[in-house]
Amino acid sequence: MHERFAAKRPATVADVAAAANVSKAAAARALGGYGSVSSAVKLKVLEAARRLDYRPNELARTMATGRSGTIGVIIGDIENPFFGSAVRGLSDCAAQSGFDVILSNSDETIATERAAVAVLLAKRVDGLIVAPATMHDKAHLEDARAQGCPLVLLDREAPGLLVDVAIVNNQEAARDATQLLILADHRRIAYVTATAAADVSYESPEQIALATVRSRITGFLEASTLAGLPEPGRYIRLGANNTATAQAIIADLLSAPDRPTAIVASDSKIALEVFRAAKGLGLAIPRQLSLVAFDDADWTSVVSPAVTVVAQPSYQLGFEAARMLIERIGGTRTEPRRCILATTLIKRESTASPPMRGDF
Amino acid sequence: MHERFAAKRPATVADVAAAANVSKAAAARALGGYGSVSSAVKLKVLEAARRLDYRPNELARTMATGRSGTIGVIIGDIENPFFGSAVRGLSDCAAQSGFDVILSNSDETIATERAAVAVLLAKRVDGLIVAPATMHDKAHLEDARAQGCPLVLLDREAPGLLVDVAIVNNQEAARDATQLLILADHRRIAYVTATAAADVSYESPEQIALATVRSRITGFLEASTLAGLPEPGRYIRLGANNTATAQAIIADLLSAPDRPTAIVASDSKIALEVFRAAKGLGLAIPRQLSLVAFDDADWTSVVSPAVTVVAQPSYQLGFEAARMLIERIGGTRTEPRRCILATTLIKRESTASPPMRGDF
DNA sequence: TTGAAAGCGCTACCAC
DNA sequence: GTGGTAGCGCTTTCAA
Repeated sequence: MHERFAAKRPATVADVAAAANVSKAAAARALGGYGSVSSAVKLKVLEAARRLDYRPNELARTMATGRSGTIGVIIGDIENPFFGSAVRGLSDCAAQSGFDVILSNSDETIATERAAVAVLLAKRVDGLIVAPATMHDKAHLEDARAQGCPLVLLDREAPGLLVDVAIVNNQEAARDATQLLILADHRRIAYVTATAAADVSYESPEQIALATVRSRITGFLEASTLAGLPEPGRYIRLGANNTATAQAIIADLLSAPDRPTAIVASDSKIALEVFRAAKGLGLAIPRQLSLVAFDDADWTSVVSPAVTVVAQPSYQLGFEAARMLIERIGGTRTEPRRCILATTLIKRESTASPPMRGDF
Repeated sequence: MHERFAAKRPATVADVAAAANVSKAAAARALGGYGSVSSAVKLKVLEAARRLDYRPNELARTMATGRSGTIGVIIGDIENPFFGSAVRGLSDCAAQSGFDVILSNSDETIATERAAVAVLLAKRVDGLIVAPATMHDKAHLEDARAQGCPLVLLDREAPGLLVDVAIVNNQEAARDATQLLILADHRRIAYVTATAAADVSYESPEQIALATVRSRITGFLEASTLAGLPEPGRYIRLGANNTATAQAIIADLLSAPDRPTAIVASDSKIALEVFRAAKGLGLAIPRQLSLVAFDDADWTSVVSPAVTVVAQPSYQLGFEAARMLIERIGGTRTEPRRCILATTLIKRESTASPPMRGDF
């Protein structure tokens, strides 16, 4: 351990050039693999580089070229399996094209999201993938574009923002899921979702700032209305953002006298709490309570009964978002595209007809 | 939409200086908040900056100062909930100190890991957090340090690498879990783990390149040997890296005539497959098969029976790793530290005594 | 307090 | 094919 000054100054192009007895420009060309160099020079330079353990400084390269080889990603929460998988997808796609990913959590908070955009822009990422926390506040996204930074929206649209998006058809997915329940004769169907909301009860679409949530509720209401269900919005519950509030909301819902006979859970975490609550209250699924959940979380196919789910192609969503972004970075200036991936309604064992027919 | 050239060149310090009628140096000082500037100048500069929508270029700043405000993170797979949570923890900690996180997946592959280190070093990250894919190949980690880049190991040690680590005591955790089973009179206990291996059967510790896996197997064997179990290694199965192989391994294990009466699953994904297999084979848990799993995945407490688990503090692991790293970046040159966090054995319903006593 | 100028490490342009 | 040189946008001496 006598190497107290282990951290010696890394070798630069200039060092290599000197060691190889060529000009800086020649060395740079040999090292960077551009322009033209005689093979003799190239050999000398590469040899010197190896000897000096030369590593290019990406930063300097970025400053000179304007390209960083990095894409910035802003999502709500990496702990959410949906985003975990989406990030994996976009990382894989980015890696294939030689891009790195710099990741930020917005905590579904607009202030944090705004700050993250600023930082990533300052770091001169080549492009941005964002799952916006709200569809309203989009000035920061607009000026990313204004600064010439390509942008792709992931999972969530922001109406009026003319950029590429990778999404699913949430309205249709929610409608189909609800219809499955309606076809089984359910007439009291609840919809439980996480989303920032002043109150847990539902008033109107304007109340909802998250594009996905709004679309799903629209789909849910569409199916309900079509089937002539009375007051279709009365069983919609917002704000199930964490375990505790989700539990409270579900308990409240299930202990009411005219409790719903079926629940649509807007994500797997909520579904888990429905499962737990049903167990606790002694309600048998699906005999006394039907359940359909968004996201095909790994556990849903293993529990008894296995949960009927709306599977979302989260990995592909991320992958496609990255693909579109990288294409943009490549320079193609075309119309904004909407990549809409299909969801799959996987029928399993958690849905059946309600216990008492002719209830009304 | 007449702004076809929306992407106009962003304002620089020079632009601001010109607009404010001061020198570049003065503007830079006002903007960067260092050195000394008269409040008159400061005001003019800040006003001009606002008018021109000036945003500092972090890259240029990094080139000049040598600090990037970014830490690089290399993990096996962000889709793994354990890492998802760890990344969340380290992101949160990093954000608190104003650092950004640039994330790479190694796919548990040494070549990819090596490449990732090179890239992150080239991007001049201020420090590195790595969950090394193997304890053997550590040259790339060593020369990160040699280049003066602080390094912290996450979840997995690499013997001989004298750097900070944030880990749990896997050996102890596995020993305790195994002993729980032994105390319940199990004598045929299997250990199923994911890890790169030529063969699924276990020969010796040297075969295992992943620090965590090796420690856990050591703990498992320790408890087994202590209890005088015959051939304690015979039910160890390696290579359960994905759903398909995990299923095959478990099916093989459970359909043998002298099948184990208990299984220790090395992660929640494997536990899920054990659950699935037991269901498929008609084996009742815990009556006919006991199960203990590493990682307190959300579903483990909801299924019937609820799964006994070794809970790992994954979020904290990430958080502490980042904390130590940032301290290092701060400059404190001290001895390498080992941050060892406690696991918790959570007893639930998936463990009981084996069906037939006096079996041997 | 202020301004001029020298880098940071690389690319890219332009003569030779 | 090769070498000089002017930037990229910022920080940081150093004199004034």
